Amino acid sequence: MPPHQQPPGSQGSEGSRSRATRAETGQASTVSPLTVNRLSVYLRSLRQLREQGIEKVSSQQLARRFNLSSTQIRKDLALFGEFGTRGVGYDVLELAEHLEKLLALGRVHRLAIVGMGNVGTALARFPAFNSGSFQVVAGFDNDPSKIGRRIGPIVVRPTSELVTSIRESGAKIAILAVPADAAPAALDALHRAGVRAVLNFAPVTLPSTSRCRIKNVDLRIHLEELSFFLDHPE
Amino acid sequence: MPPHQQPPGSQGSEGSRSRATRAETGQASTVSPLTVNRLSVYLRSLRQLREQGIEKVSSQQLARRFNLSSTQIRKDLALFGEFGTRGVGYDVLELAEHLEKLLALGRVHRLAIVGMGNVGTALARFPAFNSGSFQVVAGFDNDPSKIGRRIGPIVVRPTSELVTSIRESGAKIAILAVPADAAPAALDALHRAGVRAVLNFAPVTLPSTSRCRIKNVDLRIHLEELSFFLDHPE
DNA sequence: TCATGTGAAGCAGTTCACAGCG
DNA sequence: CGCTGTGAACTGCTTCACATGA
Repeated sequence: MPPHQQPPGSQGSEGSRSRATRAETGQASTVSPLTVNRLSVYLRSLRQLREQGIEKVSSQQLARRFNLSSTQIRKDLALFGEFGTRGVGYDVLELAEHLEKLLALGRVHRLAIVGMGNVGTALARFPAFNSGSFQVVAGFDNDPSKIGRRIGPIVVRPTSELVTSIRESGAKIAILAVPADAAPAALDALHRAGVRAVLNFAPVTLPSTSRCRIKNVDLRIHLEELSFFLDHPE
Repeated sequence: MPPHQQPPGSQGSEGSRSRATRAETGQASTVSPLTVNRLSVYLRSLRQLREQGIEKVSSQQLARRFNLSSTQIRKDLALFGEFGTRGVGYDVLELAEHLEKLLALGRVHRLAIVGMGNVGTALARFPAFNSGSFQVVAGFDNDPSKIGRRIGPIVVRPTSELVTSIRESGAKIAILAVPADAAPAALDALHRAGVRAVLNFAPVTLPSTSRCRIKNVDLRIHLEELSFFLDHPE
């Protein structure tokens, strides 16, 4: 994944003998996005094991089953506490719950989508964005022919209503799926609407601020990466 | 996502200047995906400058304008040759062309999409996947109600025809947009169809091989990353 | 005994600082 | 002079190796 932004760092996190972990002291992020992404992968894997009725798993079993590194699993988890039992491994159900809590998936995050083109429309209907901890509650576009149309769980509203509508909805996460040249203005509106995190599909690298974290996802770049490695094999 | 891959390779490309660079010596990839992704970003930026009629640019101007690091731009480019003029900077048009060549964007890559659900459908219609160097030429699904339907540039075909159809089309890149449990079988079929690169949207981490490079993109994980940092600010 | 949790080592990616050249 | 290109320093991520404890 291409990490376009870097996380800020401030706190030293010495791993000392006591039970004082990051989670318990209340101190937050010297945690890198890479680690956080892996936590999601671990959770995804544990959910699969849970569905299969598997109750215990060691880091090595997880690693083999899901193409991961057992050391890295343990190191990543160690940032947040001690979740395993020596000589045994991890309790699948319990660790999954810990990860859900860590990733703040215990509550519902309302999502607003800006730009109801191909991508915006697909994401409005996308199950992963409309289940569990996520729920699409608003969608915006400038195109008059789209206003008022029902797409997935929402009815498209004009961008002029974006700020007030998002304020009312309480959505703190937005998906930005507008053309590149419209992105800066849209982002500015999202700031004013109180949005704190943005998943940006517009082909521009928008900078994170302390007030609003941005994750840039450019699908064309992914294709170009594959194109490069096709011509520069191995 | 653990990127383990590094071995050498061979690629011939005529050099342009004095010193022996990777491109000239014929050796290929010790190049990291991170670097390649940045090349795409540089190209995207240069195209924007080109449209504005700007002819020369220094690494520092690029960096300021597009939130990049000037040193990193120079280091990244240095892997492939010497494209700038000391005391001046880079020729926008020329550098863009070099990057297009490096990223193998000088020819059309035909794409096959497996799974015409929300994501597959959106990508079939997605401009970035149907312009310039990319072109969607086939789409597959198991759902009988979808077979025969025209979506964007393609007509949906049954998955049973996947191998022969992709072979005929000559597509070497596939987009995998099926449910997680269907992904392994679909990938196997893609291997048999001669596909060399896969953009995987299924929520499983599929491993790359030397025969077929895989780029895993899990949109839910992106959301979960934002969710985490929402609750663990700064 | 077995697998976790963790300092220490190793490696990759980024930034610094400046030599070299137009 | 200014900007590129680049060894050297640095930061941070990953892997190793083993002490620790159920």
